[in-house]
Amino acid sequence: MTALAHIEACIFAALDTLKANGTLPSDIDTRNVDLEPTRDAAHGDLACNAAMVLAKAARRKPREIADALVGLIAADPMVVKAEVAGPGFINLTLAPSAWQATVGEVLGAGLGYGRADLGAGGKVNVEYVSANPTGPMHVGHCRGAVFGDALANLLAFAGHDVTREYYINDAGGQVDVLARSAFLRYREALGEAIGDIPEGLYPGDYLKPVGQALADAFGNSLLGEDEAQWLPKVRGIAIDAMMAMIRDDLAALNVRHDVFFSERALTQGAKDEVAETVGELRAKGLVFEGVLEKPKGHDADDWEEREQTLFRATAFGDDVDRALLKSDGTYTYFAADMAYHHNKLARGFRHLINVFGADHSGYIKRMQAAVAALSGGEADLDIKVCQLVRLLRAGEPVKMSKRAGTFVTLREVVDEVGRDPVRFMMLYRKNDATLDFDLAKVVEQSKDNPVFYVQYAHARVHSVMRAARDAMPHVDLSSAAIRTADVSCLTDAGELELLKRLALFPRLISGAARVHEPHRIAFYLHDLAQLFHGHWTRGNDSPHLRFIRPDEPSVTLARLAMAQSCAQVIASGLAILGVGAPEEMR
RNA sequence: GCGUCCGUAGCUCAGCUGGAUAGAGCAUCUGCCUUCUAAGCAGAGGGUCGCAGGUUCGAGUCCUGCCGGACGCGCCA
Repeated sequence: MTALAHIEACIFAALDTLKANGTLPSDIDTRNVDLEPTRDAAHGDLACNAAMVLAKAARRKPREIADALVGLIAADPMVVKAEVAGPGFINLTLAPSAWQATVGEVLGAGLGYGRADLGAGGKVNVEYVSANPTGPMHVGHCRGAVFGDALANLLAFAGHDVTREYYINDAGGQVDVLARSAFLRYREALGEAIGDIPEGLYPGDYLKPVGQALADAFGNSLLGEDEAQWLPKVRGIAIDAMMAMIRDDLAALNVRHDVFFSERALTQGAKDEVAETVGELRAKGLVFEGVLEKPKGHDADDWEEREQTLFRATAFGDDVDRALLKSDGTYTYFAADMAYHHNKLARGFRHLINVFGADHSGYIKRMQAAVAALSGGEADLDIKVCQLVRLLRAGEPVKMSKRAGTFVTLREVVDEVGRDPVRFMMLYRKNDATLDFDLAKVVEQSKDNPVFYVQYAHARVHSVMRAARDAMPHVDLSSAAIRTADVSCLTDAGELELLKRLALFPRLISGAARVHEPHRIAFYLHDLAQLFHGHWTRGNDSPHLRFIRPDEPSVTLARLAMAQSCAQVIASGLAILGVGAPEEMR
């Protein structure tokens, strides 16, 4: 148990005592009681807000409650100082041994240090990327892909049973356009001069290999067929090719999924799941025939009022009711997406997370309405919106036009700057803030670039390990020896600061996982690396602070244990972000 | 017109489900390599947390209204 967890338990035990002796009402709500690290060292190591939070309900002054709590908490051997400060904070200072024990916690648990059991193994479904299978992924997809992947890693680390999904939009008009575009490339592959790609078709060269593959597979036999005959064949092959390309791109980013779920399969499987879902909602009285108002805000010349089949989304917080059928009688995209989420629920998921791009933020309410309706309020859907990425090169925006085929692909960016910098930079920002991504700076490998800063801290630990083995060949520096080192000599302020930060890692994990914010890991790692570099350099002026003390093997061992603890926490944090932890940076 | 998100140092951004004197990086300035990797460190300057109210022991954080920016709003996907 970490020092933090111990003190927290101690506080709640004290609260129970106060409830038992009548100082506090026995039914008082203690959910807002929090123990947090102090920002100012003058306030000790940890501060607790219990007295202020409980004062009102207990009808007592904060300081009265605080004094009573302090009396009980101060008895704990781990606490060397407990005092009431300010409006009623309880400031605690812990014995160095409490922080030193962190080393044993970290090295003892190995890469499991910081794991939580938030979900009690409960199932969580995280859907991310879900890019249309009509072309290569562009940089816009990159952020959502990395974010979703890291979030899934984080939730798994925090004790959830995570399924990572990609929804393939392979049923709409766009994949028919893809098929027609590929068919043109097929004719080209057979020697026909196709000229410019007509407006409305996908112009990119990436379809040329598909055209060639079609020519190889079918010869010229498709040329004599009607579109109705060749389109399904071409479409299937083209979608498969696009998905293969997308999977390759994702693999280059180290992004993976457990399930690739086909929209088309919803209606073409053994049963029509879309019809089933709509039927179920109809049975609940949530489907009706109605007329929608003309939407505002832009030209809707071709708008005609007509009665259509609607889902009563407004009953679940959406702004308007949503259409389920198009005028041609086929289902809308939304109807299929409802069926997809119905399918997720049927597979037992009660916690759903979708990662959207900013351009889909208008879709949030209706999806949450859908899940609420389909699950009868039993399931929750959190939607994380990733804001746009502005791609720059040396401060200048990179011009992109999908129409002209000049958009920058995800693959180009990964190839240019590398996987780790891309991933780290995408996560070194809150998901709902826009992000400037400068290709020139990210490759610079300078202090402009936090990923190298963090990786460097990790590499330095391994460097010092190598140097220690050279400097002290006769001392047992095995991992077993380090793990069991006597760390009571780690009393320097810089050392204690590092140990405290390491002790906060489990708290960070559970906090980040609870609010679905992987970027917190990135910032924590940067902070930890900062403390580490600072302590390292202090050894320049003060040789007695160096990790390697040839005259003092036991001190060396303790410091190496601390360094290893830092490296290990950095490695597990980076693993959650999907970023490598190199042992040297050369 | 409506909805969502954003507005914090010159720039890019953190601020941990409301906590104490608002932080980091970059940029600027001053120092530190005969040394475990200087891809590093120490220090300085830099703020009306968009504006105005409200909620309470306490607001950058929550509520309301404005201002400014981004995105979205039809049977597209």
